[in-house]
Amino acid sequence: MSSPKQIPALGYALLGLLHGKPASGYDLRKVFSSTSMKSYSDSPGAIYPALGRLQKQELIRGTIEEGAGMRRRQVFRVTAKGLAELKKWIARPVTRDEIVRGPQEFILRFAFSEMVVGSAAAIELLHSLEGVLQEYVTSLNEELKALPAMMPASGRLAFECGVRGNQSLLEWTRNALTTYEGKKGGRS
Amino acid sequence: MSSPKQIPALGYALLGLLHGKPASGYDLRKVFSSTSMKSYSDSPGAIYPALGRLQKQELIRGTIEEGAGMRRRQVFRVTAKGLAELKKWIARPVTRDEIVRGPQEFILRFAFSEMVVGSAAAIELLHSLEGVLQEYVTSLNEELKALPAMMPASGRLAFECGVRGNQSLLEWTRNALTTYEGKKGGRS
DNA sequence: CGCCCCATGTAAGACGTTACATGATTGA
DNA sequence: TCAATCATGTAACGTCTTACATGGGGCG
Repeated sequence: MSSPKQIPALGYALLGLLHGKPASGYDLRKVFSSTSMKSYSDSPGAIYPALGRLQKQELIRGTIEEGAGMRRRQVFRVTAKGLAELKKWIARPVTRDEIVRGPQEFILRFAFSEMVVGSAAAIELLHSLEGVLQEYVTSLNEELKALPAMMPASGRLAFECGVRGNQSLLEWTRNALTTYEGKKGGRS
Repeated sequence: MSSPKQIPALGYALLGLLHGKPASGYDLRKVFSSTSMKSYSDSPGAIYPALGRLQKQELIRGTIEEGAGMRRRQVFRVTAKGLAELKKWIARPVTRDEIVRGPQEFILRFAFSEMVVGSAAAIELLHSLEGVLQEYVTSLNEELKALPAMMPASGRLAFECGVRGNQSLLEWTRNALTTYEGKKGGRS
């Protein structure tokens, strides 16, 4: 029914995984609990309602599989509408706010990007991130210099930790770009 | 009244800031919106209820200041009970789960550590983090090697991003330790 | 036969977001 | 006097967490 709502990160994670391979709620839970996507919840109280919402918005469709000697399970697939939504989310330019909140959502977008929007768009995403990070790191460094000298060492170090983390992310971005641009190709 | 509940990160952030300096809800909002603690919410709908909860748990106490030519404002102070709770939170050892979820909460703990529990305990905190990170980075590297070769490049790069981020955090930790241990001192 | 894993869900409660509401004071 | 800022809150809504509930199937 109603589609133009904003979807939480978990919803996009599910959408992206289902785009890779149709799966049941239980399968998806296992992905979250067993692989390194542990920052997302693997609890049934999060997954099943989220799948229900996506289905109500017609972004995925579930079909119940039931055979002799098989347990009943519902397998979800991404619809055309869902794929469009996923593409929109992945390809949108990186904003500063997105990075300030933490890189997790960006990482998720990028992880899916090649499969969903192709490597050209993935490279664009990286360029977008690079631009945002350059400015952000610069302004963080300025803030750092402006920090009061009387501040406790742990406060200053904590701030530095944030700066370094973003610097390291920027290096990763550039490294990823050279990796990628070395071997062009893939689909658009 | 009821104290042995678990406090969300925002609550500890408020507790830590108030320990540094008594302040009103509005002051605290400004800290979140103007400084680099932007990962925490600066919305009144988050701050004021959070302050209310802390006060109900007797971790802070608010006194209304009202003078001629002054706006009415309520200034909060950390109580003895609140300080104890803050210390407990800061000094507790780092767990792997805490790091998997992201370093933000640890950074917050560490930022306050020197002022609240002294530099000796701050150093202990860093050692605790170092241990956890060593193991975690090692296991991430093993996972990385075990990743299927047919994986799309963006997926592998996304994973590498996580590894690098934690490696960079580990370097920061060691750097912070040498910085700290160079100039001992501070209280307890 | 009993236990554990598969597989799905629901219910209660806590928390944050967004938006709205109120009123006093400062400055143009 | 009108707008912006100070300062405090409330209400509705959505989402996540934790815990509970249910049943079939494989295995010892």
